[in-house]
Amino acid sequence: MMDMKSVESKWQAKWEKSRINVFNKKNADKKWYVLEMFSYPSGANLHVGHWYNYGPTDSYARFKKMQGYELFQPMGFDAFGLPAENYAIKTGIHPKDSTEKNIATMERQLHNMGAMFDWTAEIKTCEENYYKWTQWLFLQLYKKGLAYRKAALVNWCPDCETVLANEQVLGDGVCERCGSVVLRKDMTQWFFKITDYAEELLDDLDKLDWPEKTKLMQKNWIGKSTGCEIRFACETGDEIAVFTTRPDTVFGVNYVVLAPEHPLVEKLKAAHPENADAIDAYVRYAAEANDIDRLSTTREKTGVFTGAYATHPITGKQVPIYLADYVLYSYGTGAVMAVAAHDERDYAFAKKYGLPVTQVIQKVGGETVLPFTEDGILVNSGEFDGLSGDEARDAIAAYLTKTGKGGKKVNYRLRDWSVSRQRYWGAPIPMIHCDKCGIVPVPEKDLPVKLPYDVEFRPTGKSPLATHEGFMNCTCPKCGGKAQRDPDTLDTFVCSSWYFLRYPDAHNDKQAFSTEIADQMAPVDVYVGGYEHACMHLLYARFITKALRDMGYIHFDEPFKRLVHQGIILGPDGNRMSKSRGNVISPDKYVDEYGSDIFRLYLMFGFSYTEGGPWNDDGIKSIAKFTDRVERLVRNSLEEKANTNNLMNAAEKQLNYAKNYAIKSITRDIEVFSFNTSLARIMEYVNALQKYETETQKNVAFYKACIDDLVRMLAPFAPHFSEELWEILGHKDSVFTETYPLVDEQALIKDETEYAVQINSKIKAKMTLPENLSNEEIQAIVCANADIAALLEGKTVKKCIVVKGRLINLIVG
RNA sequence: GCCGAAGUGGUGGAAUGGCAGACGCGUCGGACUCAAAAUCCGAUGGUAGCGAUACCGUGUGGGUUCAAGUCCCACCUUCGGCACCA
Repeated sequence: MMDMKSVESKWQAKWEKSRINVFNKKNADKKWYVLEMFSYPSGANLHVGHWYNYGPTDSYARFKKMQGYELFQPMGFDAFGLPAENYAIKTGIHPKDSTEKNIATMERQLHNMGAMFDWTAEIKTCEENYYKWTQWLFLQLYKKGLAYRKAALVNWCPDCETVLANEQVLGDGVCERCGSVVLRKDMTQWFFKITDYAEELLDDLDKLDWPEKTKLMQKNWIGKSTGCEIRFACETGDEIAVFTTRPDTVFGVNYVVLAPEHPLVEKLKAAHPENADAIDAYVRYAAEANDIDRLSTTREKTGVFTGAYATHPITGKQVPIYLADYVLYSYGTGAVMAVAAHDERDYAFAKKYGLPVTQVIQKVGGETVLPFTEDGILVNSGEFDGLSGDEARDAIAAYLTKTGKGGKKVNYRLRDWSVSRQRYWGAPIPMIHCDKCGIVPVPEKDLPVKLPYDVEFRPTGKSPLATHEGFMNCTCPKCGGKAQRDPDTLDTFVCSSWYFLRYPDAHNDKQAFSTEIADQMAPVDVYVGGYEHACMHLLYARFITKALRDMGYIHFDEPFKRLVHQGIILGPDGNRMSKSRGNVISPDKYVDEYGSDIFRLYLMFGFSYTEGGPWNDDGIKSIAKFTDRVERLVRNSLEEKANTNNLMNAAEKQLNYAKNYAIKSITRDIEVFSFNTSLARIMEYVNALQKYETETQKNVAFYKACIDDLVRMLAPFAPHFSEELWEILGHKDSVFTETYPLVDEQALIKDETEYAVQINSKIKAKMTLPENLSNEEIQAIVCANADIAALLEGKTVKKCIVVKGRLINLIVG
C-alpha cells in the first residue's frame, strides 16, 4: 500500500519544479481555458463544496491536457464582500487582515489538493493591482453612458442606522442584528444599464452551450414581453403611463393603480389633503413588505384610494386612481391599468374595494366565467367589438399611436444593475462630487482610488468611507477646487464580472488586459460553478463582455462558451451544510487519512456530478481498496517474464475489448462531466485485467501495454497516484506528457450479440445471434427456435420489431 | 407566490423511447487462517413456489406507444433562485 501523503508531496514538488501546470504561451493556438468559479474566502477552510467544484473539474482539465490541448486553469479569490465586514464588526478584526489570513490558508489547501492550477496567474480582487482595473471598468461604462445615478429602494434599519443586505433581513422583515422592523428607503445609487443589452442577452442565449434550464432561467429573468404603453391623463395635469400586454381589454379599465413609491403620489396627496393621512399610512405599510411577498398571488390584496381620477384615453371616462403594493415601481412604468373582469389580481382587488367589473372579452364557444384571463372576442369595446385578441391588440395599439395616447412597446422584467454599496470592504467608486462641476470621474491616471485601511466600519448611519476625511476630501480634477469622493463601494459582482479576462494577463500593469491576449485566450472554453449563479453573476459577466466588445476592448460576444453546474453536497442530514445546523463536513480529515487522490476519486464516484446529494462516507474505504488493487496489479505486472506467447486468442481479445470499451466510454462521459460512470468503466477494466492476470499463458508484451494504458487512463482521476505508478513502471517523464489512450474501434467489433426475445412486449427468451443478419433472417431464426415455436403454437405473427443489437418483439394474435 | 430542477433496491447511483437496477457500498454464504484482519469466489429488487417459472416493481393518478424511469396531462414532496450573501 502506497503512502499517499509522501507520494502527493513528492509529485507536487516535481510539478512545481517542471512548471507543468503553467500555461505555455507558445502553444496558445491549442489553448483550452478551463475555469472554475473562484472562491470567496469567507471561512478559513476549504470545504467539501470547493473540493467538489475543483477536484473533478481538474480531472476534466487534466484529461484535456492529455488530449493534447495547452491547458489554462487559473485560480484566485473573490475577496471583497459583506461577510468579512460583518465578521469585522463582530470581532474587531480588520477585513483585510481576516481576508488575507483566510486566503493564505485556502491557498495552502488548494496546493495540497494537487490540481493543475496555474498559480502564476493568480488573482485577488481586493488587491490594488486588481481593483484598480475594476475601477477602470466603471469609468469606461460611465464614459459609454452605461453607468448612471438614480434613486432606488434599500433596506434600512432605523435603529442600527445602516443599509442591510437582503440576507440580513430576517423572514418576518426584521433586522438580524437588533430585531427592528426594516424599512425600505430611497437612496441615490449608481446603476449599470444592463437593460440596454436585454435584447442581445436574450438572443445570444441560443449561441451558448449551456444547460437548457440555465438558459431558460435567464430568459425568464430577462422577461421580455411585448405589449402596449397607454397614457392616462391625470387630473393633476400629469400623464400616467401604464404598460400592458392586454391592450385588447382597455375598454374594461375600472381603475388605475400606482405603486406606492410612484413619484406622482406626492402630487396626488397635495391635491387631496383629505386622503393624505390614509395615503401616508399606506405608503409606510408598503415600505415594510418585500417584493416577493408583494408579488404573491395568494396574499390578501391591499390598497388605498387617492381621491384622484384619471381620464380613460379612448372613452374619456373618469377612473379612480388607487395605490396598491401588488404593483411594483421597479417593473414596467410602476403603474397598471386595472381590468377587473380579465385579471386575477385586479378582480380580487375590485371585489374587496367594491369597484365595478366590466366584461369586455367573451369566451369563444362557452360561458364566460369572470375573471376570464384568456383570449376571446371583444364586446363592449365600441368600434373594436367582434375582434379577436390578436386583431384587437394590433388595432388598439394603432389607434393609440394615432391619437398620441400610447402605442406598441416591448418591456423587460430585467432591471438595471444597482452597483453602489454603502459598505467598506469593496472597491471604491472612482467618482468625485464637486459643488461647482457636479459629478466628475477620477482621471484614469489617478487610479486606483485606494481603499484606506484605518476606517470605522461599524455602522454610523453613513457609508463607512464617508467618515474618513483623508479619503473623502480631494480636489476636483476639472476645476481644481475642493471636492468630495463618492463614499460608496462597488457591488462585488462587478469584480467577478470581468475576472476571466484578467487571468490570462494577470500581471499587466498598463491595462486591465491586453486586447490581443484576451482575444486569443477567451472566451472560456468550459466554465464550472454552481447553479445558484444562473441569473445574476452569469448575466452580469455576459453584459460586461458585450459592453467591452462595443467599446472595442475585445472582439467576441460571450464570456463562457460552455457552462457546467456541479451539484451541491449536502450535510449528512440532507440539509445544506451550515455552521448553525452543525452539519458541516470538513474534507481535511479525509484528506489526512486517505490522501487527496482518494478523496477526489470518492467525490467523483459517489455522486452524480451535476446532482450532488447528502454526504456519507460509506464508500470512501472502497476507493482505497480499489487503488490498492490497481497498485498490486501494476507491481505484479513487473514480475511477468518475457513472452511465452504473442497470440491474440480469446482471452486477449476479451481484455482488448474491455480496454477499448473503457476508453471509448470514458472519452465520451468525461466530456459531459459524468465522472461516476467514467470510473465505473475503469473499474470494469481493472476487473478484466485481474481476470487475465490469472491466465497461465500470457501474452506478456500485450499485457504490459494494457497496464500502461490503465495508468494513462487513470491519471486524470488520480494524478499523484498515477504518476507514482508510471514511475514504478519505469517511465521517466510525467504521465501528463502522455497522450490519453485512443480507442481502437476494430477491437469493439463483436461477431455475435445477445438479443432479448419478446412476445407481445414480454420477454420470453434470450438468444445469441451473429452480426450482419437482415431483419427477415433474424425473424426466421427466432421463429425456428424450439422454445419460441412452442410459445407461438396456434398463433400468427402479425408484426416483428427488430431493434438491432438489442431486442426482437413478436406481435402475435 | 413566481421561475427552474429533482424523486429509481437496504444504500450511493446506472440506463440514445428498446432486457430497469451498470459500477460500487452493505448484507448473506463459501475459500484461505489455530483465529482474526486483509484478500479471493458466489448470491443479493419484492411476493409466491422445492423448482422451472409466474406476478408485481422507477413519488401518486391518468394518457400516448408494439414498447415508458424516459414522452404528454394533473397532482404530491424535496431542493435552487427571486435582483444588497457570493
